[in-house]
Amino acid sequence: MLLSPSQENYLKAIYKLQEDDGIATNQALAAMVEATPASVTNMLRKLTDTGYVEYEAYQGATLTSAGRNQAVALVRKHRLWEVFLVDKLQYDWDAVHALAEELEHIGGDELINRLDAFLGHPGFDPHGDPIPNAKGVVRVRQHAIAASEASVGGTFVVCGVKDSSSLFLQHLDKLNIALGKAYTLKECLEFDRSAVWTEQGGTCTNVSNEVAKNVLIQLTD
Amino acid sequence: MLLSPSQENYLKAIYKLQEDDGIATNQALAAMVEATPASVTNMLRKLTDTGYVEYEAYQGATLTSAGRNQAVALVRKHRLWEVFLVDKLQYDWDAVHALAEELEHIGGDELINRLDAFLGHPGFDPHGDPIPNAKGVVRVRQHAIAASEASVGGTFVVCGVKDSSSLFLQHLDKLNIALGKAYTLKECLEFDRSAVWTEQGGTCTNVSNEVAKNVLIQLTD
DNA sequence: GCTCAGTTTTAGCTTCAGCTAAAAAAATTA
DNA sequence: TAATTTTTTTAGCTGAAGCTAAAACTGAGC
Repeated sequence: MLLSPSQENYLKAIYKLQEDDGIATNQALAAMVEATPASVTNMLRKLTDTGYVEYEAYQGATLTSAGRNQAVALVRKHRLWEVFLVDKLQYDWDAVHALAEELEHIGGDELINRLDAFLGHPGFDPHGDPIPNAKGVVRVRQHAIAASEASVGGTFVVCGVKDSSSLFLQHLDKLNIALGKAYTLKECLEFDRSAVWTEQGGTCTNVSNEVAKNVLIQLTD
Repeated sequence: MLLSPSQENYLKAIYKLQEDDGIATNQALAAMVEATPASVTNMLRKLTDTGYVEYEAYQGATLTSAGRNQAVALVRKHRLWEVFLVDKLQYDWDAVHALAEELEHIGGDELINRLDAFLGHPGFDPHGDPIPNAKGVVRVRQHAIAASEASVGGTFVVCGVKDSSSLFLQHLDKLNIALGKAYTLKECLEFDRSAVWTEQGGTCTNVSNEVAKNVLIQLTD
């Protein structure tokens, strides 16, 4: 069965909500696909009929395995296009989401596998999110925690973000925080729970708790 | 005014028909966009209202300058994506049309100009068709004639095709004819108007008139 | 100038994906 | 438990973009 771009967006939204919250409610879906709850009900019926979604009135939606396959394939396409846009077309990491959202609906496996090969089979997208392989296997990011969980004196490398909004990413740019950078957590200020990170060179950055909660890190030794 | 993919396809179709036949009839348009003449009438009304097309009942359609700009921009996008697919993703030249047809509706000037730069500002697509520049200027192919117009003893380089269908391009592959190759027209056979082309190395190829009519060449001294 | 074949338009219908407003069900609070 | 709030569903509408069938127009041949 062939899916419309709109239907694909619903599958992706259900997938994300299931991953994050365990449950995809009507309202959350509506917010995510930018439609009304009534429209969501309609679409869920359709996707149930075509076998991608399991859905009982008032109970929220779940993906079937066919639906999950579709969703993972879409995530793969989205993230590979993001790599292309950043690595090859030199876009900033905060500017690629909307374009990838369009590009992910184009073509089939052939195109995306060729793109994957052209990009050198990247493991992660520009925001540090893992790229599912051609078989739909998503490598889980090892040992990643929110920077707000680090303890004073600890050293770590930035490996991802929880919030990929343009606003947040641009804020990180301003703080000069980027994927792959290594820091030591110098101190944690009681008053507003903000932290001081120091780079190898000695540069200090003051990081609010709000920011730290949305930065993913890996502790180093 | 923002155009839907469907509307963009109509503009492109009108543009091509105007270029080729001078006039875009309802029926020819219907064939090109794969819809009924009745549907074409509807769409032409809409495009007239939005200022991209000039149209009077029973008189056929013409692009306004705004419409022509859009159409040329689409041709540019289409051809640049074809270059990307062939040069970077190693697609065969007969397999890229349908994908480019989808990709050309994505994003705006920013994306396509970055793609253009990434590809090194190519002048021609994989079929030898010229790529309009960012300002919408289409470089006209100089001195290109159909191979069927060449005279015996003449030498030439293949520089394009009139028919970009997969069927025709695969046929050229089988004959080992490709863009940039140089030949001498050895002889022309009275009986079926087929020709014998010889390569520099001495290899001979028998080319039917039907094929020669659809291959574009430039004569070399 | 009339007739007729071909082309184009009109009228009315279909599907998709959305919408609003009201009804129904579920969850929360008193 | 009862009342109220929140969420979801139903019912019916809208706008794209297509369709068919019938009517209207155009132009070619006699």
